Amino acid sequence: MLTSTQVVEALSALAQHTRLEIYRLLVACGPQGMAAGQLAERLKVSPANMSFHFKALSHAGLISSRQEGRFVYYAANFTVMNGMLAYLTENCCAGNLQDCAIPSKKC
Amino acid sequence: MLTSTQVVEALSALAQHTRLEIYRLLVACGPQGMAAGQLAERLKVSPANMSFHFKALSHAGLISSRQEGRFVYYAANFTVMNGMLAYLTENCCAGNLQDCAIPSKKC
DNA sequence: CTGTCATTTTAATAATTATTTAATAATAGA
DNA sequence: TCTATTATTAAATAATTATTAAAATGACAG
Repeated sequence: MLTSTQVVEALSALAQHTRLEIYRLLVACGPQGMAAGQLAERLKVSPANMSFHFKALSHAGLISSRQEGRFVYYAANFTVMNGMLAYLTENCCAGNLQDCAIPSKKC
Repeated sequence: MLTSTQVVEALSALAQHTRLEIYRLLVACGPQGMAAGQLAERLKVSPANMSFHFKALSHAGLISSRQEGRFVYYAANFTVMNGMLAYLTENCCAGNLQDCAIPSKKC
């Protein structure tokens, strides 16, 4: 179960064009991930700027990295994303986010 | 289907403590929503600051408002949230976000 | 070791965002 | 109409964030 702060951090990490594209590419790549430089070339972003964004995504727990030779491979980390989705959808019709007719008593 | 820009805007709207709490409270309230002042009191945030945050959430399409007498009621809008979740989870095992063993050919 | 490639870090700048206070708008009731 | 209530807007400030260029680190091949 994620804390509110962890969820805000994950959302902040994804709330930026370049980082959202990085994450989506890594999701599509699966566990093997992709090398930093390859991602940079693919997204036409400078390596320095990519590092900055990798850091934000890593710190939020959304991606992880492994060194392989001279390359650093990044891969999507699904647990934080799943926790984030759970946090956003809970409290509404058992997590089914839709215009439900059973409002809680909290209001 | 949401554009990348719409998704970034929705994520940005939720990537802030007060707004995340506003949204979650409204999700729990269902379609009837809650009055602006009631939300402000509940979250211990000044009305002016709340208006600022309501605007961000509204502009992202995450909430909508209706006037009722002197009160303005806000309610969660589920379509943008659902579009956002779809955008985040697509490209991975038919939208099932998990550590899947079938990486796409994109890498 | 030395040089090269891949990536990260640092420093500087530009741009965006959150919060507060004060002022304004809209509605309802005396 | 006058006043109180509810909410929004505007202006000012403080804080955070993204980008660029330059320098530094780390890994490997020769």
